[in-house]
Amino acid sequence: MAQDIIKKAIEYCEKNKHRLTEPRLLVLKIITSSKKPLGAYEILEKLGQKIKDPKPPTAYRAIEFWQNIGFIHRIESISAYVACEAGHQHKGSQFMICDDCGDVTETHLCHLPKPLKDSAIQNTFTPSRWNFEIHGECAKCA
Amino acid sequence: MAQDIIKKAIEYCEKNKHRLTEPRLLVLKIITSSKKPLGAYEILEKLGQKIKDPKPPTAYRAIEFWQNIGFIHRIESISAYVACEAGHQHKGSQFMICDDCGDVTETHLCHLPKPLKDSAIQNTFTPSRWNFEIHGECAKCA
DNA sequence: TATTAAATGTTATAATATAACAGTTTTATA
DNA sequence: TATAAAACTGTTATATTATAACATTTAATA
Repeated sequence: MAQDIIKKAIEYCEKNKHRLTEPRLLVLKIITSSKKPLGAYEILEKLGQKIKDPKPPTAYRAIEFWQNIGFIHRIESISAYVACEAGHQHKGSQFMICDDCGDVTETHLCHLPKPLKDSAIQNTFTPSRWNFEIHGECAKCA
Repeated sequence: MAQDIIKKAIEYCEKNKHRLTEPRLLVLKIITSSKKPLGAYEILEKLGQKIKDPKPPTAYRAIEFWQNIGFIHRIESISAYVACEAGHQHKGSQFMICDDCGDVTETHLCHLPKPLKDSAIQNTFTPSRWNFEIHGECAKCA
């Protein structure tokens, strides 16, 4: 699973002439191999197990890089980052976040749900990207 | 408009035996009278024009108070706060945020859109609250 | 009025994120 | 292939957002 994403990322970089540097690769590996969303400083700490004394910008730059091309998402309501399970580029992300155990499930809606789209159109607003975050309780914790 | 919200807030506090203290009232007034979402430290600064040298917890506590009872929302993707236009308590908020001018429009969907609800049910996840944030370009800026 | 609960004031600090600039590596091009 | 330009990293410093902890005050209620 994590391997698939890495593979796609390598292909993506080759195809689009982006550099797959060491901090980038390590950060992607760290995020894809985590079961839970990681905070930037958790990522930074894990990065420190691979390279010597990395500083915040090193982590943030790599995070931003992958985020821009859709390989990872930021879950705004918890300031944390996850790999995109879909492994494809899309404009929006949708998460269900269990407030008990912290588990996050990404669902794959590649288009805005109709009522939201309709209200956007009514307001003549042109959506470019979106994030939907649903908090609650997962099946295991219920 | 801002007055209506204040009025409702006063009623709400009386009815539910919450104290309508000075920092709470001032913070609500600050947020309701702003056309744009305000950051916590912007709120704090404006609060400083009314009371002497307030500290961050004073602003954050008032923000949290109103947020808990649904009078204001936090827009996660920009770390900013707005008054709830609906003036009613609801579990979710939906915003369209113009990345050009910073204008925010709240739309009033009181229920989860069906595709999202369906995928929540499939995953046997029980939603308690949600935030949908759509970034893009508003009519004025287009 | 004594007791408790709710809220505030204050100090300090935690957690998250970015600006700025020097240096390096890669790529493109003369 | 030398050179310039672009992309990226390393590093220092600092900005921004948020909360912990504890003393004090205010209001409700026994």
